[in-house]
Amino acid sequence: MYICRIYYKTILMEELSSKYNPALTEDKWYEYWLQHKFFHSEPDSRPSYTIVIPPPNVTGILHMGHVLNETIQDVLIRHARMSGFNACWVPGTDHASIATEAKVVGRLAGMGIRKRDLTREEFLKYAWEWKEEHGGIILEQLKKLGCSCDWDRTAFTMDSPRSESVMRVFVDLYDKGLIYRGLRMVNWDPKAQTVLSTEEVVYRDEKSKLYYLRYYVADADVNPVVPTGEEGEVLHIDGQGRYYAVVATTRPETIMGDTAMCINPKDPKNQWLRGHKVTVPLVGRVIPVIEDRYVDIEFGTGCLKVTPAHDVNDYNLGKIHNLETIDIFNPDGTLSEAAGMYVGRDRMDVRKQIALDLDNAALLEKIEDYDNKVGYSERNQDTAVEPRLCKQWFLKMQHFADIALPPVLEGKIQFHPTKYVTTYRNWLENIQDWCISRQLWWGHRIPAWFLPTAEGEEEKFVVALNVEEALAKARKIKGYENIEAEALSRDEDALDTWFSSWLWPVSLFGGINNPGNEEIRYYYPTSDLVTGPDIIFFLVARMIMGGEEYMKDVPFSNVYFTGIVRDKLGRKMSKQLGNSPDPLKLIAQYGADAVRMGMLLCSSAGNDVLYDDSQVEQGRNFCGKIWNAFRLIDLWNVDEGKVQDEASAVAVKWFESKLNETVATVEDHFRKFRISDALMAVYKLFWDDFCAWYLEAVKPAYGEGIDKTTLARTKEFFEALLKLIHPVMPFITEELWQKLAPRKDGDTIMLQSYPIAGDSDKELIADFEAATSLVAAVRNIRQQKNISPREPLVLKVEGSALKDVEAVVRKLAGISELVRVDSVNYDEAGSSILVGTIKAFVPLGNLINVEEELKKAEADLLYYNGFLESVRLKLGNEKFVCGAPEKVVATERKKESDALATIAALQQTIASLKALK
RNA sequence: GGGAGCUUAGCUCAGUCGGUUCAGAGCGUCUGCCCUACAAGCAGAGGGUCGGGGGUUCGAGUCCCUCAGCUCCCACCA
Repeated sequence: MYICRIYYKTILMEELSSKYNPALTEDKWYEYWLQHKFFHSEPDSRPSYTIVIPPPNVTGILHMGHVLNETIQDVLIRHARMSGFNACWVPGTDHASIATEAKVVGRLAGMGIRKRDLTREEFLKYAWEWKEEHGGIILEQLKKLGCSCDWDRTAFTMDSPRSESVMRVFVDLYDKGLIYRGLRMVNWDPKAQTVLSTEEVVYRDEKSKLYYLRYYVADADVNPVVPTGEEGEVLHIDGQGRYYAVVATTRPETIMGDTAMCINPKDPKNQWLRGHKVTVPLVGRVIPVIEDRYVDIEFGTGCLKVTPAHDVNDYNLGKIHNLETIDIFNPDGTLSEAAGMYVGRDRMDVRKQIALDLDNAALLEKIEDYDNKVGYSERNQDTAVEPRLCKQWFLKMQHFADIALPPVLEGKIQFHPTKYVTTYRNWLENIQDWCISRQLWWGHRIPAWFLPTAEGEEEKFVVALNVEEALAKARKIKGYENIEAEALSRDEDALDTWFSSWLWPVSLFGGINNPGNEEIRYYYPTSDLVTGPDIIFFLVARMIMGGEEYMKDVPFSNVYFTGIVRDKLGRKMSKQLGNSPDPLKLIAQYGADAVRMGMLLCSSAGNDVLYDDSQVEQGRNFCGKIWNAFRLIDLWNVDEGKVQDEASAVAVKWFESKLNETVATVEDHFRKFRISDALMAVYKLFWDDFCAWYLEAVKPAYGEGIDKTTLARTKEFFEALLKLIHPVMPFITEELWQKLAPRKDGDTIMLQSYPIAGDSDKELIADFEAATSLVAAVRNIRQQKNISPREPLVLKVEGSALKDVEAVVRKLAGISELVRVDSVNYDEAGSSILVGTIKAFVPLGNLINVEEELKKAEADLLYYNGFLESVRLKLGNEKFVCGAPEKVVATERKKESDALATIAALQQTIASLKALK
């Protein structure tokens, strides 16, 4: 029988490699989980715990930022699933209109096809082809990471339920008067040739030039220039006695659109220009000098050229002063016919050219270096955004700000970390209307149909779910009673991508198309949203708006903001720098568990993550540790006749307490979304407490078996540890859980219940900790004195200290004889140990170096004397004794008495050491 | 220009209500070990005037003021 067992074990040992190989387990278990539909959720009697994925771009690929976000979501989901919740993590992708359309346009360009040569239908065919080819790659990558998404629910922001939701919402908001069409100064992306919302424009500091241009006074013959002679007056006269104004501009290429020059009425420098007209340089157009307090007297020369078509401020000035608006740009950023000059050339080229031409015409005073901010499309960082006046669709935002602010301020939605509440509030309190139309084809086409109108007549349109409804609505309009469908023309524009993702938590469960259905009632509101702070306005705020508007309730209770993943030098990860590792390669190299742990180790909520491979290595090492711990336990044979020894009994009692204590800590961390702290607590529990102390304490001597009780308890502990680790490292924990005991098909660790904290014996934990310090002290003596760990030592311990855990000390410190003494006998040669208030002594005979021991003891004495002094200073202070809580005073008194005892012992040691000299 | 945040060990960071021997953790470093679970490991050790200054308090890493440095967000000064 015994031989059989050994034989059996040998076979097993061969199967159980000495190193953990993630490649052999990960795909296997993921497949198993999928087969058994463990990720799938249906409404039932359990409470729901729901996360909707912030949908990544459909054609995107996994980067380190995703790894961080998705790992956190999976940890939360797996933890909830094991904690009795019906966990549902809904995956999906975003159609990302601008980004995807740009990619499709790029691909077509490679094929020699221009978008403008295609019809909308033709273009969309290509776009869908692209989506089918590249779409969803990222979802497959999430599977490699181990994400337990409910794949049966995979959605796409442009699939038909989501599209229908968007259409319904658009019509509804229009009917409520919240969507309007208006002529506004908007941000135009000349490359993508679409407008952008204010949020989609990112400003970059740029070194640019400030051009000082001459605007000659045009009406001097009929309206002579009269210097005022005021102090501070600045006149410009050229060699021929002609007066001119100097205008500073960063954009000389816009002078063709100038329709006025503006000065501050209070500016003494430019008083003489009042009431005059000036000539736009090169262009020759005569424009009035207007006055407005808007102009900064200190900037440049105090003269501002006003180009109402191409600058927001100028546009506003134009409105106030009734100025003409000359749009000199084509949609692609080239100069239009209206410019009259440089027609067809790119605005940036014209800027360079016009500077030369102005200089040649002696109209350029000077050029200065100037730092300013230039807006770029968030999606396209190489083409500057152009302010442009055009007619677009807008969503009135004040109403949404009003409904979205209270839940966050009142704490119905909690932000982690809380600092983002301020950011959120600030944005909502200064909200601007949301420009929701985009001049793109890839996206939800705006459900508005224009009616034929006479030349010059104001546009007429109807908003409806489909053309039939549109026709019905149109026919109700006076004069259009007999209109046919063919006469209606649908708006060409699409909606902003975020106009679909803001509905995501509602639309995923049919809350828009089928309000009040079973799923939306069960899953909504969802639990947590995990995302980066960069999309707090784009996504988080708007989801709250959408939820409040359509469900009259918050979309989620918690928002966990992750930081940005940077390299270890603190730089953002970017393709240009090449500092972004490919997550899939990392997974192949280290295993998904290691990558997940590596990401979590360094990520406290809201802080940027400085990623370094060493963290993933640490994750891999942890896998190795878990693996080997299992190998050890697996190796042990039960010795049926053996009775549990004292060291094992104590260790079992202690670890049980320690486990319970840590489980409570972990639960607390989870409640506070301190995921990396939870992980670290489990990591230390496993590595330090379980492996370094517990396993060593119960480990049978070489060649011996283990008693039945201890092995059973050890396996229990190991299983509890696997469960604790599982949310973070799903694969290795499943692998070992399956090996730990016989399992049936369909068994899985991911559906076991997460450990719940039981009672823990605080006193025992404290004693055990003291014992480990004592053991360390003995080991330290061994190292210093070069005594082998196998050479038995005698340990004298004063009083009955650590009696409960004595057996452990004996075993782990290699103590052959542990003697209890009333008072340590310092007459013999040895090394004294002081652990807290515990005094111990290791007799060493001639191994001892008296001089060294003396030095050590004297240093200790010095420290304790100083310590005693500071404690007594406190206790001597009447205000402290009266003012501080009793508990604090009591600890100080205990410190005093402990210090006194310690000092006495040290003095005794020193005396006896001196006697030995 | 407005707002938020950060500064604690070589690195990355915890430090909750102002009070335990509270100055911590992980990684790295140093020293000694291949001892049949694990060298991707074991054992042990060293390391900090808590950014500077001031204040409140019996007591400050923690609260207040101030200075310095860094980061991020928002904003229409050409």
